Amino acid sequence: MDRILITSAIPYINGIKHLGNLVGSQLPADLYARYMRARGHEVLFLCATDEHGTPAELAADRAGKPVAEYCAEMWAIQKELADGFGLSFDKYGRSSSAQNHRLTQHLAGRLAEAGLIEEVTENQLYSGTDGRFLPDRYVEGTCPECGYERARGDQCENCTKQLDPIDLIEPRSAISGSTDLEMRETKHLYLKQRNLRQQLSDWIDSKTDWPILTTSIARKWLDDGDGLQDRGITRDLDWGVPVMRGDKPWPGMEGKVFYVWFDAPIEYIACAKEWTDGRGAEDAEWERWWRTDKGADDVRYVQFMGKDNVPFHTLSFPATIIGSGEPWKLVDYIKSFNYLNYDGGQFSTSLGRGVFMDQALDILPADYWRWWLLSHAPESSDSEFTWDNFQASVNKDLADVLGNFVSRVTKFCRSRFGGTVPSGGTPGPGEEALIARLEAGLKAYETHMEAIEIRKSAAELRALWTAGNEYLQAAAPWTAYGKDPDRAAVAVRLALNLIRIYAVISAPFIPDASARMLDALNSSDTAWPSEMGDALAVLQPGHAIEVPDMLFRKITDDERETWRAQFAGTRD
RNA sequence: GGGCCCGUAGCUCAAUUGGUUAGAGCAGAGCGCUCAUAACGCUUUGGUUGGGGGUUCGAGUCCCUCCGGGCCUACCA
Repeated sequence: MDRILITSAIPYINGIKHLGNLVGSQLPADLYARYMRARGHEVLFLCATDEHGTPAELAADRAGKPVAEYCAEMWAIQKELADGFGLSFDKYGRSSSAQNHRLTQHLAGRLAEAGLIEEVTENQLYSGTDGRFLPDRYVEGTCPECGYERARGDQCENCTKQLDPIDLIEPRSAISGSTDLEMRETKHLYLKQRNLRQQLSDWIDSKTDWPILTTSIARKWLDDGDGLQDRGITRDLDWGVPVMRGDKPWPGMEGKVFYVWFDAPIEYIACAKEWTDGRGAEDAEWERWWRTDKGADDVRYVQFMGKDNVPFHTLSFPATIIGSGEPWKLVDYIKSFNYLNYDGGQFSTSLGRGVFMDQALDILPADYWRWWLLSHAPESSDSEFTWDNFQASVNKDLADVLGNFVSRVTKFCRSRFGGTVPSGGTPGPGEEALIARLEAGLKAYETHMEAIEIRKSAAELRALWTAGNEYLQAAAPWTAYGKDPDRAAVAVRLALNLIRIYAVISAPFIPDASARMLDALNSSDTAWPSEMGDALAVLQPGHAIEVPDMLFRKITDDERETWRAQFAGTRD
């Protein structure tokens, strides 16, 4: 049995996440976690909300609430939606937790002791009306190059020219529109990543099995221009982890907080402590996952994230870990994703474009979404959600191939064998061929799942479902029933057992439907079908089964058109 | 501007890292079956691999160039 630590990129707190966010980290992470648990491995699967930073403060302002209250409410909403999608986190933590505060401050202190922190005084634009320093993106004005009036302080979206906020003509706050901006001096801490460049570079080079998307982004940051740059790790904000040097004050840094990207990945660790603290368990229990001096040596740590997160996970966070000089677990494998687009454009949280997690669950159960999203995961390039494709895939794969198989087998069993697993007969060449087919397919499925090749896994799983229909067609128990009841009995007995196997191997993708399949079979046996012959004999003759309610219904053309129209604009 | 990724059948994607005649699923066409959610099975039509040039015995794969899409470019997260 292996031990596998899995983290999903932690979703930002400022609103409900859309399906693109979901498929970019949390959902594939859940698939992997469920699969590894099903294979008997010990899994710790962690996620949390990422709560700090300017956008959280602004979102709270808009909601007219104190930021702490806003975040607490949004955490509860995101937690409920995660549960709704069946995301099987062992702990859904918060980056604002006391555990993360302490650990972030501790690691900053360690980095300072190691000489890896530098204090830098710099000038930054301050808005009197807003009462805050403005990040470059929050300054708007007229582009000096092209005259575009809504250019941002970091870049003009019209002519793509990179800008400095002071270049803008008539700069104003993007938050309030105020123009009382002034340059103010402010002091910040920088993490001296340059000092760790060679170590990080060697470490990345050693990861030859990582997706090219992951390593190419890391290499770009390591090698571009003057190479890896030092990074500011503090901000002038109210909401965040107060800058402290361990448990001591940090002179000159009063009133400042750590940069959200400094504390957010640390929450992966702190979340594990939240996990044990919440149950009154010993620290040793979480430390055996995270401390290589306390049992984490044999842990395989896998992270899931969208491509925009890669630099922070390949460089900044490892720099924090390595620089601390403490024996924290480093990531072993990073699975990164491209973006899912929505019907010809991008999903957008700020514009409210696309389908959001709450809306998705309002119109269909989680399994429909899980199946489509995972079987179309944007692994090799950006992919696109369209209602036509969604309807076609769900109807064909889930309703026709899998759902109908369960239906035809259980109903036939009910009408001809009184709803019990029939006895009699012995397997013949047809059954032997099926077993060989299933063994080969299952092996391919396992290989793909272990390599986290998600679309290939889904395709192989679907092929295994199809094999059941092929077998049934060839065995034709409805024909055999009249002249050779034993032949029919063999086929139905096998097909019923096949449903149990489908339930077990499909559970990582469609956990709710899998549970309903097992319910219908009156079975709680979730043993992985490592020996196919044995697995096809789990349900013994005489065992009573039921016909389940329709496993997956079809999406009608009317529904498709209704939803297409309903989600064509932006949410309020 | 720079860097990276992508472009394969009407649609969604493969192609053992340069090796036979580029494969699946969906959609389309035909046949079969009647247990089943108008479902299932079998057969089958679709390709100048974005354009052009080059290297090679051999290129979807490597190089150059052009076109198109996307991401990043360090103070959004």
